[in-house]
Amino acid sequence: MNIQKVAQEAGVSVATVSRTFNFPDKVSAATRSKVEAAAARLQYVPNASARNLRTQNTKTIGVLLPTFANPVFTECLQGIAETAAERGFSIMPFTTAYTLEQELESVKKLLNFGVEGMILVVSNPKNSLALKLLRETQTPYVLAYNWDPQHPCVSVNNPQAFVEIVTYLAQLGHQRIAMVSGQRHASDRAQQRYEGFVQGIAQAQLPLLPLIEVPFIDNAVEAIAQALQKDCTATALVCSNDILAIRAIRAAHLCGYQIPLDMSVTGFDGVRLGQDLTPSLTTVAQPNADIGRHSLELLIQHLRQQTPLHPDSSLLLPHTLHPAESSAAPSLHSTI
Amino acid sequence: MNIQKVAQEAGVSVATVSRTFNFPDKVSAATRSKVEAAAARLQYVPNASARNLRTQNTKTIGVLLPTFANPVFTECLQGIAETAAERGFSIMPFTTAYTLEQELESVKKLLNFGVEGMILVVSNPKNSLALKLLRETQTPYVLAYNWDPQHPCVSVNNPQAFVEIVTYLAQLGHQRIAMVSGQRHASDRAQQRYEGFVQGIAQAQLPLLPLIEVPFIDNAVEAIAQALQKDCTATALVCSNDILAIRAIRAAHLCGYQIPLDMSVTGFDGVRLGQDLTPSLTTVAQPNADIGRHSLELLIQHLRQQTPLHPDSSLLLPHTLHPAESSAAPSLHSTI
DNA sequence: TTGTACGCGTTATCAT
DNA sequence: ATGATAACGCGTACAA
Repeated sequence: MNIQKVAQEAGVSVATVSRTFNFPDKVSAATRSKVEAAAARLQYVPNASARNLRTQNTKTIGVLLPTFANPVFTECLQGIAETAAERGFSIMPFTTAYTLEQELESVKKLLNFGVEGMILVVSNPKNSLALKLLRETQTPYVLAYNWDPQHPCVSVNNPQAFVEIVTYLAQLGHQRIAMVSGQRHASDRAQQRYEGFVQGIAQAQLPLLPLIEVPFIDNAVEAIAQALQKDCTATALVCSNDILAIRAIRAAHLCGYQIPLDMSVTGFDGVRLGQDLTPSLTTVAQPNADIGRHSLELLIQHLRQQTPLHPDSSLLLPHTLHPAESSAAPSLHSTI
Repeated sequence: MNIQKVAQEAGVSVATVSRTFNFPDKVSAATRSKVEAAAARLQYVPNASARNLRTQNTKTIGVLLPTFANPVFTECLQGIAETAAERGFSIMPFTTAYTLEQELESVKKLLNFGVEGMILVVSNPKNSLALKLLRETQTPYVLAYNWDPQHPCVSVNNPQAFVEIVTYLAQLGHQRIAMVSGQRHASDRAQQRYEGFVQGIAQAQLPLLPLIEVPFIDNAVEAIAQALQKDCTATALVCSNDILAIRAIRAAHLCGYQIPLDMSVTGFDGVRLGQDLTPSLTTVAQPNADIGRHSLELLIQHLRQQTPLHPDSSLLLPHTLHPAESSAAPSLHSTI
């Protein structure tokens, strides 16, 4: 079924059929209804490939995420998807499992597909071959969650947020605060958050405890439990994201700690689920859906203007510290 | 940048360039390397729209999910995405927020894009306008999680699984078991699960307590807490999915129940996170990623054969009851 | 092994 | 307001 057949059925030219769909007011009401009737009768569906070929744009945005397994990214994706629907765009998502090869591979696929732009969360903007390729091919893109002066980004102030968490715990009376993180070299966020942690500890004039670095997030519970059993004097665990915090809570529980009585635990991301856990999760909430929305808005805006996207269009969105049940003042016997 | 320019640069014809990419062995090694060099020099990326138009296939599969907010669906999506990558397909996902209009709207978009087939999770196969449209347009599709004799489906045996849960609780000694569900009319799964629950209760010769039906899953905690405070004599809550179970646990906690001492709670879906909660979640695990994988495999297989997909190719995948900490024998004072 | 030429379905320019 | 027609970039007979 194509535009030709519809034209024939309606007794008009293909040009008229095309106009009926793209510029309905450029066609008389009479012929318009004739064409619409014919199209409906034949169940005509315009062919996007042909249109894309002709117009040289696909109305499609590529999306590159580390994984769908962390709600942070799917909440963000939801924001992107909603905005895309509103603006008449389609999205084409790929996951990279945090590997550089898959980042590059997926970007190539997206490029050859002909996406007009891309939103991506990369491991590290500094060494990303994918970003290099995007630069070379002049493809418009926006980084989400990443933060780097060389690229247009939409994120929150990670170091600042971590200073706030540490300050909050210090004010509760915690003196020995340890951080739990995924592998720092795997992501710029992890690094920035650790920097914020160190700065917060310094400001509060507390001792810097050794970092508990978890190799694989899937066995985080075992890894954290081992660290706690070894020689843990901390009364609070600051985790670099919510999923890790949930696992830290379980690890602490398995080690006999009561949360938050014997051990406070905080997360980062503000995934929806954290509010409904017991204990509910103290965290720094990022506006995940909004990060997605703004990333796409930024991209579309510059797509319209045909101007390249500058790093100085980067957006820093507000974060919010959400104290909840997983943190409290340290109990007496643990502070003496 | 197009195939013409590459041909010119390499000093060959466009046909040779095309062959170099599509049938490398149909071209002499010498010219092949010439072409590859030229393509690399010019950063040539083949135009997918043109290829799609010419070959009449897009190597793209549409995916229709209720939401990205429930890990069940993103775990499934991950399975689809991995399989798609292996098989050289791209995916184009849409969410429907459980509404019929968005189902139809998204299917139309996917159709006009020219996807070769679709994987979808619909609210109810019986009244889905989207499925009607797919039938009419002869588009190959597979339903995931849905189960209906009229359509090709990949799912688990929901009623059977619920019988197993009830049996398990009954054997633990529970006599008063209530079910917590989302709105049953919103999804066929919810209905099938309730049926299984009723059957299980009958088999165990227990009283059928009134269903706790939650209007909106986002305020599930409040809704369940109200129901519990009203007149709850149950010692176990069987929830129709894991997210609901997590919220039921919180609701019960807020009402002063200890889990599982005063109240057992079970979920359904087997989302990864449930294992790391405290208490860990008793649930029936569905092979979510496999449901995605098999759906796509089934689709691709029939795409190859050009044969229409029959309901009798439907796949019933195995589920597994996972007893964990959120359920236990009822305490003495609650059974007397 | 390589090249020529046509057509996929659409939009856009130019006439009428 | 409407129609004829030339591209868009590619794959593939068919010819050489």
